[in-house]
Amino acid sequence: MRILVVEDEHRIAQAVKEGLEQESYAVDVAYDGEDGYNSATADEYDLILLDVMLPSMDGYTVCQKLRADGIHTPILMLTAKDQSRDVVKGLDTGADDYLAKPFPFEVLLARVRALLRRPHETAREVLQAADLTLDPSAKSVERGGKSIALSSKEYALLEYLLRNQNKVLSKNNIMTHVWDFDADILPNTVEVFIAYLRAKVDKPFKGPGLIQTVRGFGYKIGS
Amino acid sequence: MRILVVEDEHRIAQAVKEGLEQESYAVDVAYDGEDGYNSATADEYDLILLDVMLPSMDGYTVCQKLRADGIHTPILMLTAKDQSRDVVKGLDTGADDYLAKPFPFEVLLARVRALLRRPHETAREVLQAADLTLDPSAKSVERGGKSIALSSKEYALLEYLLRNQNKVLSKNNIMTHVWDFDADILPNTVEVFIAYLRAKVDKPFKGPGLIQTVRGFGYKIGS
DNA sequence: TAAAATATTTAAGCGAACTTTAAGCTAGGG
DNA sequence: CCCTAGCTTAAAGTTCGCTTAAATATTTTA
Repeated sequence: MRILVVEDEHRIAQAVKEGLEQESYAVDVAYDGEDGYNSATADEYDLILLDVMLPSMDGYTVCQKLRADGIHTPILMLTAKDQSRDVVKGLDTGADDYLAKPFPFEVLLARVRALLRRPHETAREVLQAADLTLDPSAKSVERGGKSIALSSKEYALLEYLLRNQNKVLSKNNIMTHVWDFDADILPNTVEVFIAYLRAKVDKPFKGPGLIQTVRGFGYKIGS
Repeated sequence: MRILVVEDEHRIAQAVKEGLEQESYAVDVAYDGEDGYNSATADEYDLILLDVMLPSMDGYTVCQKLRADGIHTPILMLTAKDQSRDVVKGLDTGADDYLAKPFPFEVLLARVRALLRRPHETAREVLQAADLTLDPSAKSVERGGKSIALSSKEYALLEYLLRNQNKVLSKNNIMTHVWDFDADILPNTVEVFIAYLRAKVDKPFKGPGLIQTVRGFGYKIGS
């Protein structure tokens, strides 16, 4: 198994490299974002450890660009602080997991094993309903060939609806899945975001909208 | 899969419980360490979510005692902050993974799945009587291929009848099961809703209706 | 770093859909 | 043929979801 470590602090990079090599992984190191991106595109890795704070190109950008290139190698992001916002941002850009520094090496190993154990998709996944498509790796949405710009919450909501096509999702269900589990919002917030989504996804197009209200139960996308 | 959540903040415990239940895990909650320990030893769980900060016995101690008892159920520890020391301590006492609060619900789900090593899938259940079908996840009802639109009470009533096929359900029984426990309604309300249902589910179709009155006792669906 | 632009969340009002009640009517069983 | 359980109808009451707008956060730009 071949692992790429993108980390600018040499001391850490070295320690991680040695530790992983002791577990008989093959490890390459890149010391800045640009370099990391190039290595990741040039070679085929089974896993990428990606620091967020990097010279020349930050981790989020590297991740985003790799996913946009159709590279689906599992990415484990290393964040300096464990701030929920950073985590969300990391996962939004396509990372598979994250780990807050500093971490015990055993934890890193556990995460690495978990990600490598996981069978990962090679095919590009695209969610679709009628003529609406959503590409999770590119975070892009199109309808009838026209690209649609969504905010991150709007996007998250649409993705959740699409991943549960034909299922009716209650506002509560949506609240716990699309917002942080302890987010303190009202059901009305969901209604408002549904309205925003409809304005962008349904209104500008002919025919009955794709996003359906199921009164008393919630919302549904699909037939 | 049965999961035990040990967490003293009720709001969080509730949110986690509901979220996991929506993924069709069976979830029990304990609100302090002592309680959590007792539940964990009394029942067989497939996974334990264990908060560190707990009244009466902290998470480390619970974990340690469980391991000492020879209970090897995977434990996912929830720490308030991502302090390396806490994490090490947690893993030292026998936890399998940890997660720093607050976290997006999807991250919790990912960890839970990883620990249970279970690909996520939900089998679709469909209730049926003659040519009438009801799909709980889509909240949809069809008869003879034709879709039928029901209000939420109508739907709840039909679902209850279908889940108790061939059983006669008294108006009182229906009142307590379909309406809120403390709802203050008259038996006549049930009659009215039975009529609404019949108008949508039976009248437009040939033959004797599926919803039968059992005079003096109640209603029944099925043969 | 302040200002401006965006994004998110809350709040209130309205109209439509749904629920419940009440009263008179129908019909089954003795 | 009477009595009562069940049915029907329509009006009153309630809830739900949509909209709009204003209040907060957050991110970007200058």
